[in-house]
Amino acid sequence: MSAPPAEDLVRQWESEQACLRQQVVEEDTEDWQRSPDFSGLERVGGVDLSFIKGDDINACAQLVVLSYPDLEVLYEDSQMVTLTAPYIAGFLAFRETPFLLEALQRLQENQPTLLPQVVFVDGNGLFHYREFGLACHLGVLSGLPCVGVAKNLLQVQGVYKSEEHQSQIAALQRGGDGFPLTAASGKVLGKNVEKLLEMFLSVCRRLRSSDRSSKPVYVSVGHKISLDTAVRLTHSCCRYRVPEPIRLADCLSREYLRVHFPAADTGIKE
DNA sequence: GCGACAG
DNA sequence: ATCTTGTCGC
Repeated sequence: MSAPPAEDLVRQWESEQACLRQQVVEEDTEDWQRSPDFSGLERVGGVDLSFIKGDDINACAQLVVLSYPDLEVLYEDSQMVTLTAPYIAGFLAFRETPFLLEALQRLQENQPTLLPQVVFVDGNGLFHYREFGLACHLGVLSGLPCVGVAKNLLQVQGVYKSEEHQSQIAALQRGGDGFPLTAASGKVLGKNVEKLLEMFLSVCRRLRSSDRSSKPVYVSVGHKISLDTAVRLTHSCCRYRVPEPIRLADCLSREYLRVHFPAADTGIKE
């Protein structure tokens, strides 16, 4: 029988990524992005999905919009969704994007004035095997500027957790410090490798107190924003390690699951 | 066979 | 993503 659906699926997804990849805008397109203090920027968004433990089908899709620069919640939307696509490394977007887009569309319909001017995405943007991670995918399909922030290093060709990489991390001192992650040239990347895949690793810091070290996060361009601006904006949205829009989206979606699906596993007695 | 594998 | 409380450190 038609045994491996995965193989055909992956091929189809790869070509879809290649197609959409051409639509990514890797530069600043908004006025506020050029401003030293981002004047003109009033709303930053964050999206995330949280799952019920032991269930990788049902999840809570979360969108949150915060004011800038105060980072206070202006809008939040939690919605239970049923995922159909499997998680395959390099194809996260096919699993999550549809539901994140739906959330943005609900906002567009109900309170268009609250649409975020930029969206932080939990995952990579151009820092991806084919330069088209979740943040690019959501950016292109929504048309909104997007920033990818990953908590773990994806080992894209040429970028590995080498000793040198580790020492570079150790050398980071203050919040906002970073260094570029440059991929080796290769067939997948083709041209302009040095420019296309120049990622920065940055450390976030606590808002006021002295900088405290922590695991770095990996920032990359999603859509309609330059890497420079993406890193600078990410840093300015950090109170903790992960930028507030993403952190709150994560907290709110988890809280939603706690409230609506109390102890779905443990047999809680009466 | 071994390691890697965003979320 | 999720499995997991307290604990050590600044």
